[in-house]
Amino acid sequence: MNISTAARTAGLPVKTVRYYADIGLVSAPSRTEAGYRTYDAGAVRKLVFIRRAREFGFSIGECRELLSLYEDQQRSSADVKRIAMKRLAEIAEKQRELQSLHDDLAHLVDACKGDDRPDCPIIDGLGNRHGSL
Amino acid sequence: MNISTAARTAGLPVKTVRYYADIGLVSAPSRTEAGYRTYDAGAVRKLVFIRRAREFGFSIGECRELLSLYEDQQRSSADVKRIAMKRLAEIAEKQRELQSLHDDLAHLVDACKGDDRPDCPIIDGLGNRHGSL
DNA sequence: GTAAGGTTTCCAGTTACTGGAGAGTCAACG
DNA sequence: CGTTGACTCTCCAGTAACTGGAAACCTTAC
Repeated sequence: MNISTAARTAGLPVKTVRYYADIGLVSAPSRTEAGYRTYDAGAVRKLVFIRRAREFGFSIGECRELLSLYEDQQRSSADVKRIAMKRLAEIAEKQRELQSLHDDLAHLVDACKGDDRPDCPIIDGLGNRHGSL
Repeated sequence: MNISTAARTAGLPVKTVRYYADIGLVSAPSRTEAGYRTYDAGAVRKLVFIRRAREFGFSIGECRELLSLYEDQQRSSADVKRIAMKRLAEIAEKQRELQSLHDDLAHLVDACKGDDRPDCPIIDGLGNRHGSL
């Protein structure tokens, strides 16, 4: 599989896939005789995992740590578990915040009539003590 | 309320709060005689809203649009609703992806025994067709 | 009144990409 | 077999969104 197929499958831009190998976040892919990078399903799975982690605010350094959970054969299970638990707690917190953001916008959508009149109840309520903004 | 109190309340660094006013994402705060920025509860609510939106991948430009939903009195309700609905769909998608990330890590945690032995089932399973990575 | 800590502006640096130039490669069509 | 169009390569510069640090000013508390 060449880089554009891998990138499309993983949901990342080609540039970003190259970049992740450049900085050593993923291992350098094998090359064809002509120098083209080649990817297999395992490499793509890693890219998908990284994409999701990045989308939720984990830094490249944190992604490196997450990947090491899988890749470092020397790391003990207890160590793996401890780090993963910490990340799980962070994800749960992100889920709560995402829900708040969702609720704020849903409130806006529900309260607005959706017709062409410019008086939106949310806009009116802006600035009072119950405002979601 | 001075800038450090506002920043702490909103959950943002002081530098970032200044930056958001510099680029016009929020309006320039009033100043004391000495030139210190002063913030009220309304300004802090906007900062919280921006922080949450930023944490979930909305760009500064998109935050600007979201804020305009509240601030632009000329915008029709239908317009408000259309934009907010689009964002809600994006948030729902983000929630699904976050769940996948959560599941991947939970799987790792569950399958590992958590003792000191270095044989982690997830690491063993890396690369097979069911792998979450 | 002076020391500690908060605030100001300004400017440079960082992270994580992202775009573009210029050149090589590949697959297909005529 | 030639060539056209899409894909890939490297390299380097640019962008988005902060982030750190210097030098100077302000405020509060002893």
